[in-house]
Amino acid sequence: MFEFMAVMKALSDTNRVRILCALADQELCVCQVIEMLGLAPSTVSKHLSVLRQARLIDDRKEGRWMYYRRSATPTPECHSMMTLLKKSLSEDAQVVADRKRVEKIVCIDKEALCRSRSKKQS
Amino acid sequence: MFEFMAVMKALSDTNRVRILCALADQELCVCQVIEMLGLAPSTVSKHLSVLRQARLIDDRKEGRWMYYRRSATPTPECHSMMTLLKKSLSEDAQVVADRKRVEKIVCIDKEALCRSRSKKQS
DNA sequence: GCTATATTTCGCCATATAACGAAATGAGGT
DNA sequence: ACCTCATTTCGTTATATGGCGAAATATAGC
Repeated sequence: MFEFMAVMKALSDTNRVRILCALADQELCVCQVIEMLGLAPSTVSKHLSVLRQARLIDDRKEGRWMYYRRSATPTPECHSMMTLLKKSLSEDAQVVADRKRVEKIVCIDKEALCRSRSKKQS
Repeated sequence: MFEFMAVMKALSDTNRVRILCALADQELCVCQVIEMLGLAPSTVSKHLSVLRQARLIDDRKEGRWMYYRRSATPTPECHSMMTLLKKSLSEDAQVVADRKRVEKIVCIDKEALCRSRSKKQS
């Protein structure tokens, strides 16, 4: 029950569902997810941590960058949920908009992407 | 997205999942659900309302009693979730214990069941 | 119509959670 | 060793949620 509830709680937040839909298609860097959602880095990091603890996503470190993607070895629950997510939300307005946005984001150089955020804050 | 999130939020609470598992097998009266969970009537009523609004369950009024059961015309999301629930939790310790408890509860006369709760409060 | 009672609604309180900014962590480059 | 910077952790705050009891609602039986 505990593991099942962890998956359900992870999916009970809109931003986490948006992240999951984006990661269903491709691997993304934290800074790219931040850009997609328009939330603070600490907030996004927390969301990713919740998804990881529910075993919905995997992480991979490469230098200073942290990459996340859908779990390669999902539990049965996670696998079913990813299938349902795709079936239910692949045409959803928000998810489609996110997908378009991510298409542009992945074209931007990651260094430039992170730097632009530093500038915004100053 | 809104409807999908309603279903996920409905399933993000342990007590609601327990209710749903119980209603997967059979129709139950509110007082029987109250007895199964050991929570206040108002709390259980709220949980049932959340599940109903997510279209996971149907209600039916008969005299003073209100009956709830799994939705007969579920949305695709709800249908998938009920299937997953059954697959993931049918052997869960809590769900099995609840099932046993409900087996006894349904044998008790409903009038007596509700009256016993009134006594407890006095 | 009045009473009894099953359920819901309302108001309240305690806890959980999402958001942020600041500080800490960790890895590359100098 | 030091600096830079991507990410995480921590501390705080505002809001959301789950729980209860009391009051309101609705229905059966008198």
